[in-house]
Amino acid sequence: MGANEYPMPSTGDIRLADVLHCLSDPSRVKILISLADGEFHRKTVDSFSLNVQKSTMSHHLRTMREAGLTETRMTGRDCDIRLRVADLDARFPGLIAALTSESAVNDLANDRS
Amino acid sequence: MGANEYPMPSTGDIRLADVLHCLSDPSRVKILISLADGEFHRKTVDSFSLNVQKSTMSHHLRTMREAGLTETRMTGRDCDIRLRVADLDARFPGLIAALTSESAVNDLANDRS
DNA sequence: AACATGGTTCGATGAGGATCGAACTATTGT
DNA sequence: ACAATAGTTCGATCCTCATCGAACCATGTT
Repeated sequence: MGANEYPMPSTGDIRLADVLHCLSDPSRVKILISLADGEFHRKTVDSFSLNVQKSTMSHHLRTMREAGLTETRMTGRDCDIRLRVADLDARFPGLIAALTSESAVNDLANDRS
Repeated sequence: MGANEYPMPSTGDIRLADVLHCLSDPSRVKILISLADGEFHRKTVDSFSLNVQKSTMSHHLRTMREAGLTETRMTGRDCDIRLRVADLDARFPGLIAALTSESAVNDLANDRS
């Protein structure tokens, strides 16, 4: 087995276009906000209360990882996921802070969708 | 003639989802960065060096205006456009600053597309 | 070994949207 | 009045992508 089955771009290779494209889907913004603390979270189908099938959830998390937003760590049968807060702040200072600020969270909460 | 032919949402009605969806297109991010100074800029087909037809340009600018990113002012046959820096910063503090920061501009410049 | 479980991958489907050219509107200039 | 110019709107086309279900894979459990 390889060292890490879940490849992600190095900090310097994170592209703004990829990040913004990734966040054009509201589901992924929700996930981002749920992971705002930068800690590892258990990844389940019903994590982040998205009401989607597990294949869709897998797709979203893969998209986020490949854009450089998250890191995925496999622990046996499960896996944990984490927002790359420090890397992202180094690459695009202030961006994640703004996207996970109170205003952003409130706005997302008021969404009818 | 009406007061303003170019409606835009009021500050409080700017939605994060709309802003992020709007910026999922790299062309619009380029426009955003070109307007970072918050001043009015003359809007032409070849403003912002995008290499698109005028109908496409019109589409992008309409999308940005409707998302609350820009304000359009008509002056006779031409029109001028401006980034709503203050409104956006009031609504989502730090977001525009991060998106128009040096890191963001450099990243966009390195884009091969 | 057999089974259950957590996730990924694949193929199909459907919706959204970027792009263009052409037609249209309105303003300026002659 | 006529022509030129700046932008918008419309319809068509094409491509991307979110979503799902089914098949698959790997790990854990009995």
